[in-house]
Amino acid sequence: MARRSDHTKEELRDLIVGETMNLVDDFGATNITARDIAARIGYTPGTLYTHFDNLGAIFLQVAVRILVRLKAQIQGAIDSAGDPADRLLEMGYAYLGFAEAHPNWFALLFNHKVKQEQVVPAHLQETVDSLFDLVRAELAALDPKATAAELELGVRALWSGVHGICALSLSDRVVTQRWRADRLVLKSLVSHFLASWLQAARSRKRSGLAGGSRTRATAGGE
Amino acid sequence: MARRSDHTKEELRDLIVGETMNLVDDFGATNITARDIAARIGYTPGTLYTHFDNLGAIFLQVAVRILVRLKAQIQGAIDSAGDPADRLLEMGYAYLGFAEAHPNWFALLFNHKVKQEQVVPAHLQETVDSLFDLVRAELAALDPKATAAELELGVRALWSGVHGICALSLSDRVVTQRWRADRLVLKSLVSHFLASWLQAARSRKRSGLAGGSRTRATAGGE
DNA sequence: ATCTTAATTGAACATTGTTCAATAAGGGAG
DNA sequence: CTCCCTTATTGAACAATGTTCAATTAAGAT
Repeated sequence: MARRSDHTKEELRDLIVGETMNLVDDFGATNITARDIAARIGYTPGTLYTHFDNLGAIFLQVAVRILVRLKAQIQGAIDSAGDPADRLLEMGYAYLGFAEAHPNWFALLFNHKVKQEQVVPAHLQETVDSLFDLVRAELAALDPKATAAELELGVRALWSGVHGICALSLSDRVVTQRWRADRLVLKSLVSHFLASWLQAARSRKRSGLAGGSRTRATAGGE
Repeated sequence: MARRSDHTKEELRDLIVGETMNLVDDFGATNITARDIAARIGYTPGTLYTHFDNLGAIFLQVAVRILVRLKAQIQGAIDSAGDPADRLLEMGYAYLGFAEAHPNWFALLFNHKVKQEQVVPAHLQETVDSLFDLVRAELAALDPKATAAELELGVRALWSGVHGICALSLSDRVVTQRWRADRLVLKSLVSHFLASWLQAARSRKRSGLAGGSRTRATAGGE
C-alpha cells in the first residue's frame, strides 16, 4: 500500500497531472487508461477518484499545463526578433513547432471532446485570451489606427489561419494533409494576409476613411 | 433472427454505413457503440463483424460518404456565382457552413484518430485531391502565370486558413473559439490573402520575374 | 427432402471507467 | 505509550465497451 505520507494532497494531484501529461505526450489522451496512470504513479486506480471527479477532470488539468507551455513557446518567439510582422511570423512558427513536436498535446487541446458537465478551468480561457493579446499587440503596432473591432478580426483571422495549418499537420486522422513545406505555407498565408491588411490600413489613413480600392479581391470587412 | 434474405451483402453494408452516418451526425463518433449500430439496423453486434473488420472500418466508410457530401456542398458554391475570387470565398463559406451544420461529421474527418493498421480507402484521398483541384482551378484563373508550385502553395494556404476557422468553431473542446462572426473572419482572411497574392502576381508579371517590393510584410515564398 | 454453404446469433472474453465497503495509516488525546 | 478518530488507499466489484466464435438457422443447389 502506498503510504499516505508519501505525498500531500497537493503533491499527489500534481503527480497525477504531471505523469498523465507525460503519458498523453507519448500515447495520446485516447489511448490512456485510469490503470495506466495509477501504475505510473504507484497507486491503484481508485486513488485517482479521491483526488479528481473522473479522468476528464485530470485531462483538463493537463490541458491547462499544456497551454501554459504553448504560451511560453510563443512568448519565446516574440522576444527573439525584429519588427512586428517578423514577430507574428515567428509566433506562427512557434505554434507550428509546438504542434509538430507534441501532436498529442495539441490534439488534447483542440480535438479532445469534453463532456458537457465538465467545468473547464477558468485559468484556461484566461491563458487563451492572453495568447490572443500577444497577437493583438503586434497587429496594433503594425496599424496603430486600427479600431478594436478591426484588430479583433485580424487576430482571429491570423490565429485561425495558422491553427488550420497545424491542425491539418496532425497525422493518423482520416483526412491528413501533412506536407513537406508547412512552414512555407504558413509564411505565405501570414505574410500575404499582413501585406494586404497593412495596405488597407494605409489607404484608410490616406483617404480619411472607408478607403480600399485597387481590385475586386482587395477588401477586408465590409 | 433477422432474415438473411432481408438484405444482400451489399445492401447490408450500405445499411450499416448509412445508419452509422446518421448516428455520428446526432451523437458524434466517440459516443457510438457497436450495440447502438446493431440496434439501429435490427441486427446483433456480431453481424457487424461479418461485414467489417471492426468499428474503425465502418467509420472510415462513413468518412468517405461525408467527404463526398462536403464536396457536393463546395461544388454547389462554385456554380452559384461570380468571378474566381468570389467563388473562392463562397467555397470557404460552404466549408464553414458544413462544419457548422454537421460538427460531428467534420470532427470524424479531421479529429477522429484512426489506428495505424486501418487502411484508409483510396477513394478518400482521391476526393480530397479533387477538392484541392477545385481551389487550384480558381487560383489559376486568378493568376494564369502562376507556376504549379506557387499554385500549390496558394491552395494549401487558403485551404488551411479556412479549415482553421472551421476547426476552432467546433464546440465542446478544451479550447474553443466560436465567435459570432466566423464568416467575417473567413472573409477577411481569404480576401486579404487573395489581394496580396494577386498583387504579387501582377508585379511579377510586370517586372519579368522575382518582383515583389512595396513593404517588409509583402512577400510570399522566398 | 437432403445437403451444403454461410449469415446470424448470443454467449462469452478482456478491458474500460467508476464506485464503495473494508482496510490501514497517521495524528491527537489521554 | 495506547487508544481512537479521521481519512487516504485499496481491491473487489459493477456495468458497458469492442470483439470473437461455436452453435444455430436460413437459403439455394442437388
